[in-house]
Amino acid sequence: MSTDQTRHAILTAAERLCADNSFGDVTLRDIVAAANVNLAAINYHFGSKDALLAEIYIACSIALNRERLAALKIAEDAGQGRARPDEVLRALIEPLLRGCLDPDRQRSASSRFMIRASMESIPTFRRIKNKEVDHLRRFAEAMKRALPEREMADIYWGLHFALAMAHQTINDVERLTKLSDGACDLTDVEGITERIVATSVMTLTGDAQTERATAKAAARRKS
Amino acid sequence: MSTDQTRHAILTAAERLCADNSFGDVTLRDIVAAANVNLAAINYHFGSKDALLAEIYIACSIALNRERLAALKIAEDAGQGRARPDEVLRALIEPLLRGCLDPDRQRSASSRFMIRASMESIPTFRRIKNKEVDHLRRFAEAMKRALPEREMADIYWGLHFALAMAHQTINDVERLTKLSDGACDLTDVEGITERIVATSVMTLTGDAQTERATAKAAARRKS
DNA sequence: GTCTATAGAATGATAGAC
DNA sequence: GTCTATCATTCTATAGAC
Repeated sequence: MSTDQTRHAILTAAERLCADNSFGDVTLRDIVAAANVNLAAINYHFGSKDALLAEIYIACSIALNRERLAALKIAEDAGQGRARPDEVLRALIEPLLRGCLDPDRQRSASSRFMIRASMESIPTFRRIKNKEVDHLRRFAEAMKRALPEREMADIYWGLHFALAMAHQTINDVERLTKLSDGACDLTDVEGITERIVATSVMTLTGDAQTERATAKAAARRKS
Repeated sequence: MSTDQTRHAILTAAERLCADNSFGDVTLRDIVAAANVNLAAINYHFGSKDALLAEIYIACSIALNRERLAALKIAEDAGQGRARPDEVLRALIEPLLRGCLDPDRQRSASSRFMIRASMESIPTFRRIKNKEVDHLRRFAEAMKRALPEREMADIYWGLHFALAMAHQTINDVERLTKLSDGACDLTDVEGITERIVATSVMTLTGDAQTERATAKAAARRKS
């Protein structure tokens, strides 16, 4: 088995195992068993368990960001540098939703690894996660170009809520399926995406409406 | 030190430690050090680490559910058994938001423990988590009474999204603060609650509107 | 009930032969 | 580069003195 084969086998096995279990629960012995390589190979090729996880995280992160930015670029090019709000949102949330929920899951392990990584707080990842903020900022800027009259804080909240809905839908697949007794179809990626996009667009564009609702709710609350 | 004192010290210390660290990272030695009790005391009083965590989880869960249902009851009583949609949502999401984000955090550890527990997937917790579905169902029923014309699937999605936004806002406090450079005030519990409630109410009540937006977005997408 | 002491198992990492 | 063998550590859990 060549060097690259061993490296690749380890990366693939670790990615898949960590997509389904918490990082702490996945041991080096689990990984080498799944990859069919020797225990010492991990430390030889990657140095440590954390370094291995970091390499996977970076690879998945780059792939996800590339996919998102490609979709954003298409939307911006189509609008002469000014994408529609719904297209900005779709570019942000659809890749992960498709990767995690699409039945013919091609990028499944990679996407679920990212979801898992967003929950675990490994010190090694903190530095990498700061890059994620820069990535999000590009979507905030695109949304600001789409909605120039909107304040940045509202745009940040809108993007954050869209991500939150996508993210938690992936995490709570089981609960939502059980709660709705199957009425909510968690395999309908297109439908879910449009539901989240529609909600987010309403919040982002319905300025007067939202503010009125917010104010009214606050007023009611005090009474 | 009396029995109850030791038990209570362990529960408090474990709750606080697990609110800030993943369950796997919190060791029995960490807990006894924080509680100032002996290592063997945990197994004597609780039987095992998992049993201790389960007891904390159940206690926190009961407290949270009680708080939510009390708010729901007030809203339903005020409306002769039919609460307003925004009040149903507020009863659902405000307790956790306040517990986790309010500066004068009284129930902070308990609330953050619940957030943490919702991410960790300990086998022992699966049985308990099924109870959570029953709890959510009561809010779905209350929302159905508030919006009888709405289909149950839409109601489930609406409650799920509201919870998702609240939940992820708590989890992503750091990222959102950094992204917005302080423009999003993560200590303003009332403002955050109203933002989430307004968004969820729009999605839940703007039936024709939402459907039009969803259809339009889908149509645009295909073109 | 509380303590000390330790059993028993699992982990990440490495040294050294091939 | 790959393997075996093993180190050093850490953990939960428990037995038994007090």
